[in-house]
Order: sequence, then C-alpha cells, then structure tokens
Amino acid sequence: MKSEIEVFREFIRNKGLRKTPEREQVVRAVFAIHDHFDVDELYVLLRGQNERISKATIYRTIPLLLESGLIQEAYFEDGHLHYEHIYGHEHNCHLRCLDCGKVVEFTEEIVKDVEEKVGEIYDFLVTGHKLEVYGHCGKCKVHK
Amino acid sequence: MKSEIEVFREFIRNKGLRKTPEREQVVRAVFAIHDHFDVDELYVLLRGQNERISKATIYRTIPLLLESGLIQEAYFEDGHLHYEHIYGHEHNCHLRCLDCGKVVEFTEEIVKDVEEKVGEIYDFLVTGHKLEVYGHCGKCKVHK
DNA sequence: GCTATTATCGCAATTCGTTCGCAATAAGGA
DNA sequence: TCCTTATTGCGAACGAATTGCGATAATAGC
Ligand SMILES: [Mn+2]
Ligand SMILES: [Mn+2]
Ligand SMILES: [Zn+2]
Ligand SMILES: [Zn+2]
Repeated sequence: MKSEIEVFREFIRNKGLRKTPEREQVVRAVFAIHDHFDVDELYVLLRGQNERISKATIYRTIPLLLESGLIQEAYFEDGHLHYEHIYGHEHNCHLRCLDCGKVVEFTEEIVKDVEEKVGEIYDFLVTGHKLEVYGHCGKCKVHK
Repeated sequence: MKSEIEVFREFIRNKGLRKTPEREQVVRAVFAIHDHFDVDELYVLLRGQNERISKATIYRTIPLLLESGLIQEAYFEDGHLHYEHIYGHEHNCHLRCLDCGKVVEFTEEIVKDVEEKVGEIYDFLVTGHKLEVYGHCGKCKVHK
C-alpha cells in the first residue's frame, strides 16, 4: 500500500500542480493527527514545529486533500468544518452525543449495501458515504 | 396528527418561552418550503410577504425548531448550513452528486437497524441519524 | 546548471455567515 | 390594566474562509 505522501505526490503530478514543501507539511500534519481536526489545529501543530506556513496555504491545500481522497469532511461544528484522514482507515461512521459532543467511531458493513442499492436505483456512481447517528450517551442520558 | 404550529406552540409553552408572531412566521415559512432551505431563503420569503422580521430573529428561532424536532440540519454547503423540515416526513437520507450538486432523497429502513444496533453496543439513547451517500449522477458520470 | 515562466506562497484586506449588545417593544402573569 | 422581563430589530462585532497582490520558488527548456 502506498504511503499518503506517495498518493499525494501522484495526485499532484497528475493534476499538473507543483510539489511544494508547504503542501507536504500539511499532508504530514494531517496524518500525524489521529483524530478529527480543523484548519486551526493544523496551523497550530505546524507552527509549533517551527514550520513557516500560512493559514491561507492550509485552506488552499484542504481541497486537494479532499479531491485526492486522503481526507474527508467529518462534521460542521462550532462554526467551522472538521475533517479526518481516511486513507488507510475504514471508520467513517460517527455516533454523536447531542449533549456532551462525544463522538464514537464505528464501521457498519450494511451501509456499503445501502450505497450499492441506492446507486443502482438512482443511477449514481457511488464513491462514498457519511453517516452520523446521534442521541444521548450513557453518561448524559441519565439526566434526561 | 398535530399540525406543526401546534407542535411548536406546545414546545414553546413547555419551555416557558413566549409565543410570538415572529416565531410562528418562521415556522410557517419553514413548512411552506418543500425543499432544503437556508436562513437567507427564509428571510427573503418572509420579507417578500411583507413580514417585518429580522435575520437575527430567524437565527434565534432555528435552534428552537431543531430542538422541537420540526427541522434538522441537512448539509453544510456554500459556506452555510441548510435545513429541511422533517415533521411528518421520513426522507432523511440524501444521495448527492459531487459534480452538479444534485440531491436525491431516499429512505432506507436498514439504517434504523444500524441505529438500534449501534445504540446498544455503545450505550446511546439514539434519536436520529443523517446519512449522505455521494458520487456521480447519471448525467455527470459519462464525462468521467 | 542557468534562465525564463508562472504556479504558489505569505500577508493583509475582504467577504460573508452568524452572533451579540442594547434600547424599544410587547407577551403574559398578577 | 399594570408590571416584569423575554423578545425584537438594528447595527456593530466576530470569526471562518477567500482573495488580490507582490515576492518567491518550482519546473521546463535551453
Ligand atoms: Mn471520524
Ligand atoms: Mn432532504
Ligand atoms: Zn454525552
Ligand atoms: Zn451530477
């Protein structure tokens, strides 16, 4: 299996874009965080490593990471988008507590079947899904 | 089955809030739009009806509609959230074309089973879900 | 390797969705 | 009807995201 950097370089080359240290710093930061992240977290992480990078560059790199399939949007919360790296992972379903915000990851094979079925019915070439189940977690539901 | 206005009034009363014409105008607008909507669309619709309402009031009413279960967030797009009324409806799954943005609604019973199963495993009191399947629609996939 | 071209960068200004402060208003209980 | 105070409209403020621009540096061609 190719590394995320290899995947990214291939994507960049195929698009006729330039390989730059800034873009690759973002890729490394994204795969150094094993959790959901937002632009500011990437920025703080990179700046803490004495990397000289601007937020504008991070914002401009995000669409490339999305298009190359390395990351996906996880959810919109607190006024901004949160992402997660998905290359090499399979947990793209989330269970969220509406009270405390806790998020549990899970994978459910049946959703793949739904993808296939729906794609056939509506004539779509399906490439992925995003499922969020929400409710009240064990700790929070007792107060209801 | 109660009307949406009745449900809303009950919710408002139970929360000890005040019944205002502005809030009910928003409820009516929300159920007059049989599609996904955003705050600005509500604003334009209400203003076009010579209703004197401010955007701030619409923004302040949205959380009430969410909490009362009359609407839900549909998706985040073009820099802002989009909603849909769900009271009296059951289509809360979306199939989206990544190229042209087309959205098809569908309902899938199996997702209810996933809800139940996941809720049990992780000890959550599940109240709902949001499933978005994405890919390329019939028209767009031929250009790939 | 050197040079020319131009994509990309950092920075600051801008845009735009959303929230907030506040004075005026009006809902609802006494 | 009066009083309390939640709610409103307005405009300012806030914050995420985008953009314009001059400087920089990646890459292709020589
Ligand atoms: Mn996740
Ligand atoms: Mn819908
Ligand atoms: Zn919780
Ligand atoms: Zn399409």
